Amino acid sequence: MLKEKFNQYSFVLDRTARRVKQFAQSAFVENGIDLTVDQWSVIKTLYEHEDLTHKDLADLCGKDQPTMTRIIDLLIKKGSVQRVEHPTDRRSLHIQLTEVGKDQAKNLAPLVKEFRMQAWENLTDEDFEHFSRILNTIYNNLDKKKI
Amino acid sequence: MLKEKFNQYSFVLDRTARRVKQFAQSAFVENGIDLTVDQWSVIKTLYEHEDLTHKDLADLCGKDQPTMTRIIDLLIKKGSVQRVEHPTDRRSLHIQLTEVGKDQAKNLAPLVKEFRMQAWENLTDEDFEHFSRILNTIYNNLDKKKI
DNA sequence: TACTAATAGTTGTTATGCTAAAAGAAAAAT
DNA sequence: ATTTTTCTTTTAGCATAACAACTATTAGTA
Repeated sequence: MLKEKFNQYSFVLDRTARRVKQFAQSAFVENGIDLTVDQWSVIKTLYEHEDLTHKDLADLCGKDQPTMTRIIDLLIKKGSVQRVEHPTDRRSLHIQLTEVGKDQAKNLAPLVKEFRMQAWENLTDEDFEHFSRILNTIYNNLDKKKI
Repeated sequence: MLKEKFNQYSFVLDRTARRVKQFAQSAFVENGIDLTVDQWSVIKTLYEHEDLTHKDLADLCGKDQPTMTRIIDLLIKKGSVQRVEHPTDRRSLHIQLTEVGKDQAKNLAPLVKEFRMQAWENLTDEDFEHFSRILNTIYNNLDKKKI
């Protein structure tokens, strides 16, 4: 493989990831949605799973725990979620959607799905397969355990 | 296209970009390199181009101007770069590598290239073409001007 | 020439990412 | 049963990302 050619991949990856996020955030603002993209992903995840702890949530959302703590703090301020005692483990907390949060999840999901799709214009199902395969291979190649 | 299937792409994109950066940062630390990945990309870009302004640098590195200002502030503290007056435009500043910065650029480039390549194990040249094409298409699909 | 608009850079604010380290609690080991 | 280790969450500190507002300067235009 030619090292020169491949050396720039992180630039492409980085700027695309940032634009995807930025685009979604703009769409949120335009639609009057008072959430960040990351806050939304937490609400969505909570809507799809029951009784998650901070740690579960962090794993499912691909965030680290300190970040998750802060996102949840913000979501509590906005009234979308609440912390509840874990029934058997006093170290843990369950995070639950409030009624507000459930409404958000229900109402916003189709909208978000809609503008997310704009990224895939001019691309095929096959491209999506390549995309997923290649990015996941990179992700696994750089697994921390292997360092 | 099935919306459900595509809805998760930003998750995959995001976590891969973060891991790539994290991996590089770990390698920097392990090799005793006192730079962040983003600081390194500025040094590298300055080494490859002469007489860049803040704005030029920001564009080439794919960062916005406030972020670039802050990265340069840090690099000045570390002694790698310096700000110089623009010959004809008093609004602008040229950023130059110091001797320290040039040494860093020269010495670190091969090392960085080396561990960057670890991402591409089990992937082919063709995969790299797919990767670049798909990510750049997404990037352009979400162009701000089109919103 | 004088006025207005555009540009380059900086600063402030909020959110996130990462690391390290703390406190409290549970699990494992002796 | 006590000690040690591990786990869950939080806090703190630094760097980056996005956006808005501001200053100084230049360019465009009447």
